[in-house]
Amino acid sequence: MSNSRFPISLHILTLLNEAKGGVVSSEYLAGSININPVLVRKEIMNLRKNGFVGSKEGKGGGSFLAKNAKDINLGEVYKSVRSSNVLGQSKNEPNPKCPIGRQINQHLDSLYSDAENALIANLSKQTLADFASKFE
Amino acid sequence: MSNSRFPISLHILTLLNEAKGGVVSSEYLAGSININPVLVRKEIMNLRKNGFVGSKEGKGGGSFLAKNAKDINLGEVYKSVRSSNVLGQSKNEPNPKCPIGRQINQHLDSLYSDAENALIANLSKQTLADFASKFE
DNA sequence: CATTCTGTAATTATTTTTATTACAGTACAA
DNA sequence: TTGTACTGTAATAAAAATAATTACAGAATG
Repeated sequence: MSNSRFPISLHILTLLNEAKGGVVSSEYLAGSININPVLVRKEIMNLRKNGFVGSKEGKGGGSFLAKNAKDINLGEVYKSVRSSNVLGQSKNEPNPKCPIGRQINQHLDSLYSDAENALIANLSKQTLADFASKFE
Repeated sequence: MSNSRFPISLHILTLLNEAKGGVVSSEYLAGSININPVLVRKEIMNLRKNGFVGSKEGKGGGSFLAKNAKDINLGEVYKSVRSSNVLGQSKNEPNPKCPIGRQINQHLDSLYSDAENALIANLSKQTLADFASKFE
């Protein structure tokens, strides 16, 4: 993952938190983040699927926090946007004739998985409320 | 970083370790990893700059481990290839007129940095020797 | 001095990520 | 009941990042 889904999601959540339960349009969110509104809506779709936010269609619509900020932990947010491993996917197909190449991916995967768990554990120490409090 | 510098470097180091101090050509390494030899040489350049490997030009040349595998810890290897933060760089330029956007990058950076330290600490628990022993 | 390597630059191809365009559908409100 | 302001979503295009390829000078060896 070298895209910016995690920072975008966190940015959205922080803005929604700021809105204190109020409804915010994707246009507005995109303006603050300075990215395309469609990307924001896609990210919101994911956040909604994971229960972090809700959204309302139609005029005056937009999205809002669906949980108390204290109940959204950053590790969960990370997991919701995580697509491949942080350390780079083992998408490579090493030479199966090489005794190392043949089995390296499985060892890399287990190494990555451990390391990523440490990262998630660290993120999980903070909630959205903790993060947002830094902006006061 | 969504490239595969870390897995490539680890693969190289593992193969060199297997060679027990012997010299291995970039062509051979590339063959096992199944990537372009030039990419291998670039990665070796970096590994060399960081003291992990040495290399020998000319006929019969190649590269070799410059340290005992027990003295190469994976956290150091990670740091040597790390270019931007694992969680996605704050390369975005949020709207400076927005009170959140204005300061989010600094908060994201500090969050990332903490989380990445946890990841590095985890990787640092293992040396190349530990990793390579899995292939026996 | 031919051969087999590394080192490195330059270019091209591929893949991934992001932006843009477009439009159907929903809700509100006059 | 109709215009307006949104979301949801697909399709496409643009941009950026990554990897492959080509090319060749220079080093070490036999």
